[in-house]
Amino acid sequence: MSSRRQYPFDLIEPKWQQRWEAQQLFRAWNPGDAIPAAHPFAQRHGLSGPTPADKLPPKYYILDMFPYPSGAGLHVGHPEGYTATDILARYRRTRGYNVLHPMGWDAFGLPAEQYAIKTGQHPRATTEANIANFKRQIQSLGFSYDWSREVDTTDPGYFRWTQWIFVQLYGAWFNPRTNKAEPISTLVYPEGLTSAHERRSYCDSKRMAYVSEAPVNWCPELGTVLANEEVIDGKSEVGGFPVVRRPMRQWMLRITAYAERLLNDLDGLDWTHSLKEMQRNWIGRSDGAEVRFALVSTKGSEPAPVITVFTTRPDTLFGATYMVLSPEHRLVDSITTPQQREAVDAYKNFAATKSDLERTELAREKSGVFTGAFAINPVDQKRIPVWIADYVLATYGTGAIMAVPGHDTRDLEFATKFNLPIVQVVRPPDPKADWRGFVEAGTATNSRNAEISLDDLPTADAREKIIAWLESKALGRRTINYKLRDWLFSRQRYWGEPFPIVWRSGQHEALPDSDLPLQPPDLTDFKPTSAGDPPLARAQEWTALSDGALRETNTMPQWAGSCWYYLRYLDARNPAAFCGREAEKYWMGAGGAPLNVSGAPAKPGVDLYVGGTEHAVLHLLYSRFWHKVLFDLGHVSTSEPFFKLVNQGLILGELEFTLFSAESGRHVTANHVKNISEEASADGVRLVGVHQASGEKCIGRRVDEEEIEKTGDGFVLKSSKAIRVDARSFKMSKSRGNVISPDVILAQYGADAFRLYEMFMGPLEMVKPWSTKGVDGVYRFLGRVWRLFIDDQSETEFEQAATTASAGDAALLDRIRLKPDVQEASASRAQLKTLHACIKNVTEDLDGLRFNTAISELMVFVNEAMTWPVKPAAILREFLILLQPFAPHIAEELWSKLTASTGQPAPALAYAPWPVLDPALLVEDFMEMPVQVNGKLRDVIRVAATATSQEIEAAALASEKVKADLAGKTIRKMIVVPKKIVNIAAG
RNA sequence: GCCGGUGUGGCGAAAUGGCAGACGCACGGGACUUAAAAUCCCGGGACCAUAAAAAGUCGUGCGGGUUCGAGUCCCGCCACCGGCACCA
Repeated sequence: MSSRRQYPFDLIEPKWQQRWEAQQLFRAWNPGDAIPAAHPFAQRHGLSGPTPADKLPPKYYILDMFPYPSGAGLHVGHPEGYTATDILARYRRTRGYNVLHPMGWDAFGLPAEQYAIKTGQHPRATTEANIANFKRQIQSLGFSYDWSREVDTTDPGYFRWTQWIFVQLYGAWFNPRTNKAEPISTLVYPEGLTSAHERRSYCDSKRMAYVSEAPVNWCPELGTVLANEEVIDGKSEVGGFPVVRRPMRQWMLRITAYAERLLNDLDGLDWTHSLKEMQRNWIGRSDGAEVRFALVSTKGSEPAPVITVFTTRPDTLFGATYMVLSPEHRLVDSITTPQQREAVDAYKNFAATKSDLERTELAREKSGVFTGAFAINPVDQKRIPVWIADYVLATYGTGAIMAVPGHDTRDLEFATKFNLPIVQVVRPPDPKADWRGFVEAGTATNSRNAEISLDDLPTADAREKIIAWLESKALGRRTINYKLRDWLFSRQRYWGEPFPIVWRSGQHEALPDSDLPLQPPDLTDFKPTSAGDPPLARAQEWTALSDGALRETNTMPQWAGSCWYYLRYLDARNPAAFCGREAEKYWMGAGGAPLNVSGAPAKPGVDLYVGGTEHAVLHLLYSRFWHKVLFDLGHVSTSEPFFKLVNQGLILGELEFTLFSAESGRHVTANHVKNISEEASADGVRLVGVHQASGEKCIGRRVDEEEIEKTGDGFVLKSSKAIRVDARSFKMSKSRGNVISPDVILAQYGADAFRLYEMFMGPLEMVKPWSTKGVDGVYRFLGRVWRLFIDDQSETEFEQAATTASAGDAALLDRIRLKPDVQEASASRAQLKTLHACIKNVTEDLDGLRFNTAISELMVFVNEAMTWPVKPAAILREFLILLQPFAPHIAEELWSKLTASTGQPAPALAYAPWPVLDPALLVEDFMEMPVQVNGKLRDVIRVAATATSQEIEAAALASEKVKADLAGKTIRKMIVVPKKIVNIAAG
């Protein structure tokens, strides 16, 4: 760890942050805004006063996922994404765009409420304090956010519009014919629906926001219900508490109506493959068929009921040897025979009382009972038994399946356990393979009746043929199912948006717009009531209206506010609309005048959205859904909000070495320890595992790097080289004690070094371990930049003055002078080449989001420039423009010194035009070409850049080393790739 | 189990099918210094060889393949990370 300070970042950084703030340097301008003529943006673009959209330069909207302001403050993962976006925002400003780069707070949420329950402190107070701390930390990093657009989801001026959007959802239905949401007034009622009551029920059942009485995920510890997406392995995503199924009256949002569009529109998005796959998996489209199975009638002449199943493998219908209904299926009671009644009731009871957690734990062992009923397989008229089992889910498909144990893993398990028949209807392509449990595509077999034969057809063709047959006989139809469920939108919490809904005589209605925002009541006790009602029910004067109506006491989930915040930024202080039309069109459409400098024109939507993978399904799916509804209803002009999205990789803690010991105390080599996992212990968290051979439990202990050395492909103890240690980095967590606070790094290295290190670690989207030592490298680089410009004599004087003067006096910086090597001298060809190589590489790397290599190119330039006896000022100025996006504070300080020395007025660095590459300067007179023989390097020859292939060949063959290698061989082939390589194939 | 991603020096990493290891960390040597820190310069994949070098051989998780040439493309494995998980 370097102890001597490289340069006075502690004075420079606050100085420039204050100036940027005072000048409103990073204000983004909306169409119609009066831009002050003195503002650097106005000067750069020759604007002043009110400016219409078509006179503004093209927009560039670069968005961070706004944080939840937790009590713990920022961790190093947040600024990773923020730094990347800030670099690009600054870069785009220098490229001439009108850049929108905002920040805000996703501030509703459970922790503040739980803290309130514990301490009695109002969540508002906690939230404000946390926001203040987050804002201080974020601002200390010198990000170029337009703070005039800051949003806070808990601000009534914000959630007024969250509530307004809910009212839009409430007032809309999904028209399957137009495949879009429409005002509820366009709803078409079925014929014969005449009574007002029936019409009302029908209408309510079609709304995009509707009330459901379905079983929900109830978390007793949290005292609230959770969305499916918030339940992981039967436990709450927040806190890891058990979740049970329980029927409750809840608000739901009809996201399933958009399943197809949410799926299809992924194709047009510039997102990573894996992120799209996650969304596709979550939506979970399955193509298949519904098939109708008639039951064998037990009651004489009464028409037998029909059970409809969903299957993705209708081609295996001949192999269906039994059926299974979910225990909750509506026909279970009516089909159960008296002999089986007791067993069925017992099983239903058993299934109903199981929590999701128990269900997951028991998932491996199949269970179920026979109902006593039989159905007829429509293809061969065979009687097959009907069972119930909890491996069939009530909420997917039709809640019933045809079981094909020959070709479905779960059905096979079940059939084996209960001795049900297993028949083959698919031949695997490999004749030696076992057909039992073969679930992939093969060839149909044993699949014929008097009317149809699938035999010898490939699976795909068999499927088509049987579907057509089923449809022709009205025994089934082609259909599609989705895993996606409607979005459970109610929470029994205090710290969230109240629903703009009142209940009158048991019927709900939306509040008029004039009643928004609906503020939550002030409470002192934030727990649910003793009757189990949500905390809002405690405020009786708030819930009970004078006319006898009652307010809805649920609140919206945390995702509500984050579903649309990117739209509020566009027009954050608009009191009359969630977002003005002009602003929306400019920023989300392809707004602005064409760019007259080089650079791409504006694209629709958010140009770049950066954030963590933890939001891959929840936030991003919900946001897309709301956006599409707003689009359908004519409130926004694009069908998707985020056209390009990048996930930053997690930053892990420092590398740790773990030595394992068996319970007997002897050390165990790490590669013999299996099932390594984390376990809580007295002093935090430790690794434990099981010894491969003996089965003993092995306990990990952290060991110091000093005790370790590298051998072969692993690390071993120095003291005992047969003992391997485990080496890995862990996710930062409080319990592990490996959290790095940005504040500590900032105090020691400054914001510029911190920003640089976060980007230099590796590619943005990769998982990377933190290394504080690594910060030294970029910090030293900034020191070299400083010494490239600064006279050390004057800096010594400054240091002396700084120790005696009152600390933190930025005026002292004026004593620091440029070094005499920096001159208004003309640059040599070699110097220009160094600069332009840097321009080329940095520009290309920024366009490709390769920040790590962009920084290394800046280092290459500085390493070279340090050797120049005279440093031409013009070259250094261009270099500072390249440096500014990455390390803005030091760049501004040096820019001000460099431009002051000319006596000329200089443009503001943040808006100075990005250097233009002159490719002619990179052209070489000579080139070095490697010469290979049979792919092995033998020599490097130097030839004129203009040399022909023949000349290069001749030069290669003239090489002594090549000649020596070719001795005794005959040349079979010669490959000359101009400017690249020569390869001689010889034998 | 299914889907996706990633495997390159002691470490973080770089390389439109064309000289593997740019740039940095850590390390070793040197200069400066009374000394240290800081700074500046030099070194560096492994093996073999040697007083030192040159030359040579091997080398991008493993095994095959395509190609004049493969870290990069194709086929088959393995490991790690992430997501989903009785979704019929």
